[in-house]
Amino acid sequence: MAEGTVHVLDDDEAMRDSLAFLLDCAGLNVRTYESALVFLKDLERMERGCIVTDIRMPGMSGLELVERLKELEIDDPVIVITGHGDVPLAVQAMKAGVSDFIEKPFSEDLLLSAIRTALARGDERREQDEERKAVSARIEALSARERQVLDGLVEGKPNKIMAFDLGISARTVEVYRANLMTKMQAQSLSQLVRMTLLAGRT
Amino acid sequence: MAEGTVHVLDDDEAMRDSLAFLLDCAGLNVRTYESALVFLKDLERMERGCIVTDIRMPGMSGLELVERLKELEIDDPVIVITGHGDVPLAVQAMKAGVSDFIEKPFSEDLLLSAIRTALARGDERREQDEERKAVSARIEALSARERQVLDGLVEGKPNKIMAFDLGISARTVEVYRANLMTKMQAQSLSQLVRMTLLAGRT
DNA sequence: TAGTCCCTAGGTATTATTCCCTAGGTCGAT
DNA sequence: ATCGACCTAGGGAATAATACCTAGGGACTA
Repeated sequence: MAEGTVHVLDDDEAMRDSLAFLLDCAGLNVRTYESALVFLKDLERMERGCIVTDIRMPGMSGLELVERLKELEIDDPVIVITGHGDVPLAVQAMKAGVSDFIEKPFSEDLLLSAIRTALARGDERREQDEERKAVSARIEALSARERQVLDGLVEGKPNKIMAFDLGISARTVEVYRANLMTKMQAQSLSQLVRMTLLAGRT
Repeated sequence: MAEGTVHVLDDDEAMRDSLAFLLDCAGLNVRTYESALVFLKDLERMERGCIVTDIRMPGMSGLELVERLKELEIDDPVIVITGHGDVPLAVQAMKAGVSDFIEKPFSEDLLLSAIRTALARGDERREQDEERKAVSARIEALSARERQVLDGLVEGKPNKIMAFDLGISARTVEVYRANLMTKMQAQSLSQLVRMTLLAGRT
């Protein structure tokens, strides 16, 4: 019974197999990849979970992978394991936002607990993130005028002021405002403000 | 000319002096402390900035200090420097939220750049935080009823619904609502919602 | 060319909110 | 015992928002 999916990236087949065995025994759903590039190739259609990766790999390093995932807005937690780690590298990885950084050889319990923490964190983040992305998508779908009115609303401007600012009639502002509420699926001004803040529009 | 204050904590006097000299030359305002306990003692009346601390110190370790600062809601960035660092310790420190973790002997440039980053980050955080704390204080100053109405407003309820929920007249809700806006120094519902979200009330 | 989407805006009616006024009861502190 | 703060609530008037109706012009696409 799988309680989460762990994507294991390592160029060493023996290591992959041993990790896969360990994680499988722990009831985790495991997938292995021999390089970051192979992993990235079919990233789209794989289930979310967490990622366990070596740092030194041919083609793309673990840290480069982390950066690439950030660009792709995939924010599954990443656990780095490495045989050639030093303190500066660990610090750099942590600054890049990895969930954990573990040296080989590692204790099995340590890795498993790191994975469970990462999976839990990933679940939390995904929940927030789905909502955030849904709201962002709705904002993107707004017309230019609607977005201007949205901005005005969030700033607390009454319709009259927005009408003046935009050089249109108050009536027309009302139209955009109503459309806005529908498109954003907001039942109240409060919800609308909450949504926009959640979506990160200052 | 001081562009920021750096609090240096180290039990080794020679190290304190050399750090103080280095940072002073870099135009930074420096204060030194021989232990975390001495530092914490007059934390209240010292200016904010960033903290550079050793890990191994008698009385209280650098990581314990970080935890203590978290409890005290002092979130000045902390840079850890250590002569006895290993990867697990570095990872633990980064997880605890320290800004940087540097091994002795360190390059002066590395430390200075870490300090500048930390100071900048601290300034940003403080700005947000002051606002957040001001809003929280205003919320604390509200009466019980006013807070209930605030919650209702943030949830998007119209006055009538709140009146029903609270078992009072709509008129009375209006009174609380008006008081609320005054006490919270909000000019609009949007601002009010923004404030409460900023203050972290979900 | 017909359809669709966006921007525009008027009318009318209802409901919600805001601002002015009033005023009574309770509770704790000075 | 008086004062202040809180909770309560009514009337009246103005302003704002919402919900329904209408409709024309411009741009892009199938």
